[in-house]
Amino acid sequence: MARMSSVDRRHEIVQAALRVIAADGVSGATTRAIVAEAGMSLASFHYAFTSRDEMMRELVAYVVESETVAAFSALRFGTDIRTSIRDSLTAYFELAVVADPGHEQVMFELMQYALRTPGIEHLAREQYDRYRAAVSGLLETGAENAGIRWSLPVEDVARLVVTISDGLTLGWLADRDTAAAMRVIEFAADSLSRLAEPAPTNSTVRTTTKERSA
Amino acid sequence: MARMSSVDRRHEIVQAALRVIAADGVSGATTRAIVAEAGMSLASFHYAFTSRDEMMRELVAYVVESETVAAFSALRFGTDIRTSIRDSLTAYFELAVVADPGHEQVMFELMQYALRTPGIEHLAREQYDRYRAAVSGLLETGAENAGIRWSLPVEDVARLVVTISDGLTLGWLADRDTAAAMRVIEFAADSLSRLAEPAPTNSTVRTTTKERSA
DNA sequence: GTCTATAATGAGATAGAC
DNA sequence: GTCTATCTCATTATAGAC
Repeated sequence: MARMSSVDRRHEIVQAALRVIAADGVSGATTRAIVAEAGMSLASFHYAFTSRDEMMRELVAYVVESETVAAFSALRFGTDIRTSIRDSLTAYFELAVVADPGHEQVMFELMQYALRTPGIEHLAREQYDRYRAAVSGLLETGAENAGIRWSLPVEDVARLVVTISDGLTLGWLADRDTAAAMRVIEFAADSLSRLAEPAPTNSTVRTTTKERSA
Repeated sequence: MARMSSVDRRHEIVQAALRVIAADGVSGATTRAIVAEAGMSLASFHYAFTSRDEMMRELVAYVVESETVAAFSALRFGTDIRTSIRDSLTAYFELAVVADPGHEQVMFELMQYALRTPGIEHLAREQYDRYRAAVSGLLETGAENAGIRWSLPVEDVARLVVTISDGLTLGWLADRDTAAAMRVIEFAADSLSRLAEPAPTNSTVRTTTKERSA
């Protein structure tokens, strides 16, 4: 086996561990299963990491770091905010959930692992903060394109979107009822679009009442 | 140790296992931890169950069987459907989530265990079917008391409620932000109450304009 | 029926040669 | 740096006395 830097080796191990977790769950990710997947010896594992726990902490941090809401951002927002929300949720659902159920299941398992593991509970919170921050950005872009503004703080709207996405995903993982999930998306699009209100036009001074930080 | 029937002993083991899982998670529920909690010997465990897997399957089935949405049904629905929804969600959130976070976490873990374990995947679906059935009953009672009817099939409304409850619970478990959760509940009450429409009075013929299938 | 004792397996981690 | 071989411990499960 070719020599490689410690950083690369650690990354290679984390990637192999993620593949094992996707296939067999967190409990199936034993050191032996991981090194078999990575094609290396058990000793190499313990050369790169002092313990399995250390590796798992790095894995969770890596996932939290790299997880983006890619499916959402693939969408271009149009002028109709309801359609934009519906299409974005549908894209998330079809691309991130239905097309790859294992991935979302792994996200939930890792969140619970983080909540259960002393010292990394904060990573569960960070995972959600990142989701919400990503969704907030999309909601602001969507509002701009549609010429509306949100009647609630955008962070609150983002939390609603993430709440619905989580519930939608869990429910579908349980019963795989895609048609029912689409009806949930229609309801969500109806409800969320009611939080939009016409934005002041550009010809008016928009920062009169609420100064914005540059 | 007093002798007891096999059924009682199995039940006692399952109860002890649930306590261990609440404290340490599914992975912490080793046979040793369980028998220590139950105050019996390892051999007694294997007299009652042939294997740990068999016990876990019975445990999941027991939870699915006995899980009710108790917090919801503690509520009496008033005449205002929005208030009823808000109070019910708040009661669920405060009584079942905040007051006992471990319980809901265990529910999620057991669902994932079921999804991962060959032969009991159907229990995850049953778990959700039971939630939705219980919520459906409450929604029908609430509609009757408020003099409204749901503009969607009540099963669809129930799915929406469960979707939001799941998302609400997961989000709170991650960041413990109770104030933000309450804002989600307000939004849910607004959105769900829009699915209510005035029920025909008993003196009018209710199927004149919109024929319903019996 | 319940116990003590132990077999059998698989886990994480380490020693030491190369 | 990487390997083989091994250690130590915890796990599930079973055997056999009472």
